[in-house]
Amino acid sequence: MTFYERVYEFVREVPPGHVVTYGQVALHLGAPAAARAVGYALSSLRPGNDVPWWRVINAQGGISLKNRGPQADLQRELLENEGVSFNGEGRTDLSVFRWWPRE
DNA sequence: GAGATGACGGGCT
DNA sequence: AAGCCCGCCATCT
Repeated sequence: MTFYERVYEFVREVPPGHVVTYGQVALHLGAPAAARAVGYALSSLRPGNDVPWWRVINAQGGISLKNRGPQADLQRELLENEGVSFNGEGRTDLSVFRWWPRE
């Protein structure tokens, strides 16, 4: 089980209409400060996988792909499609949409 | 093995 | 609020 796989596994558990942050994923994997590595793992995702990568956002509740490419618009579209709303600053309300795994 | 990189986060100015 | 800087971790060159 590699680090990547663990990231994917967790992300796959996030239900539609909810989101998690990079740091949150890292925390869940037992590496509180590995947020960057989480992003690195997702960057290696390719179309065709079954990982809902768009449900992973940054700690500010926004999309980190702002100017990284067309995927940013796609991500926002997919989330709004699931019921996740964005404010005027292009950010979601984490206190409402953030998801935590069951205990 | 050393240095650089990146879908990050938190703290300080 | 907006920048800038530093620390973190897994990978790549």
